[in-house]
Amino acid sequence: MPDTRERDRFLQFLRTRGLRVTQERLALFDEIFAQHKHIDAEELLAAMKTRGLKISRATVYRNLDLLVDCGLVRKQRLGRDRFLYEHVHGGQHHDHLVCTVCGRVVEFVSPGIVALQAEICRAHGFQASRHTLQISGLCNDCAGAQPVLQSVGAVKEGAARV
Amino acid sequence: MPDTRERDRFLQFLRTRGLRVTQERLALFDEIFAQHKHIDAEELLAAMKTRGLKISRATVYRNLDLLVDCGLVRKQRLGRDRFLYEHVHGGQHHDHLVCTVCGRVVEFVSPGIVALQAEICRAHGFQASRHTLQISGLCNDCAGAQPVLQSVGAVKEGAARV
DNA sequence: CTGAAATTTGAGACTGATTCTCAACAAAGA
DNA sequence: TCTTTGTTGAGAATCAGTCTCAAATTTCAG
Repeated sequence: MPDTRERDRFLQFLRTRGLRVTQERLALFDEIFAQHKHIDAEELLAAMKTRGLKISRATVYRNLDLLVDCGLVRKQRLGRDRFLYEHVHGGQHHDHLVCTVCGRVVEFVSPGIVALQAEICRAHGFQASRHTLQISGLCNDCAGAQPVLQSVGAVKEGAARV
Repeated sequence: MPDTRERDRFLQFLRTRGLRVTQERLALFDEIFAQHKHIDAEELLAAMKTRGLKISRATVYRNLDLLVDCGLVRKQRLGRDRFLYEHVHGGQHHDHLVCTVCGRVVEFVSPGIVALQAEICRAHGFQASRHTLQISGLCNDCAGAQPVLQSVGAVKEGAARV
């Protein structure tokens, strides 16, 4: 069980807040740490049902927010209408490239950008608590396959990768 | 009328697409170029009604998308649930600092970050069409006034600047 | 200027993600 | 084990944004 550290952190978080350690919370934790992609609440719910776990939609949403507060999960809109969740491992912050055709999400890390952001915050007397950088466009595959017709926003999100 | 250039561009856009120049489209154009802040569709609708203009919600949404396609308006979620729109003037791309307490939005420009983004795209064979960088945290005023208690997300968005 | 053809509009129904409500249930601790 | 109190589940509610379709408006040929 490689997620022991995170699991402990979650338990710690619950206790210090006087929250209860429920079956559902543990199951949700396990599920999202078993997933290695950006996933939305509905998919998460479905995945858990498939495994025979009983949990309701409301509980999934409620506890995802809890995991976000705890800092173990990141919640973002990556080009879609719904939120996508990803568990945070080591803690290295990364940003995203999102393909507007196939929906593929590529993560990247840029210390340079992080440094510049810090500088900007300093210049504006702004105390940053988080940031999101999202670059959307065409991924390698889709750029090759597509004609260069792209009227902005013409292609609706969420299509499967062709 | 300082927005003549943009207005012409819009008319041009409509004609080359075979779209009609309607009262509602012109009124919406005027309204959003009269606004000098990030504004959502509902506020825009209200502002127009206040001026005695008759226009429906559906039309506002439809034509905002048109203005976005035309490149004259930018549509983004800045920390809120709904989209905020801002008209694009000169064309210089900027990013945003968003205060999680008072909702204040500060714009900034960083050529350095833009350059790094381009580099990242090159490295990943990604053909970017747009990007959004949003830094959220506490603005100068709110950082001073707040106790350091901030449970993430405790303060709901949308409060006016106090 | 006039009428036909075709796009737009408006009112309200609809959608889909997310949140809320509240009675039944399950942790925690004495 | 019993009590207290936070949590869950089912479904209603919410809310931004979209869709439908008849009525209105724009275009343009005549």
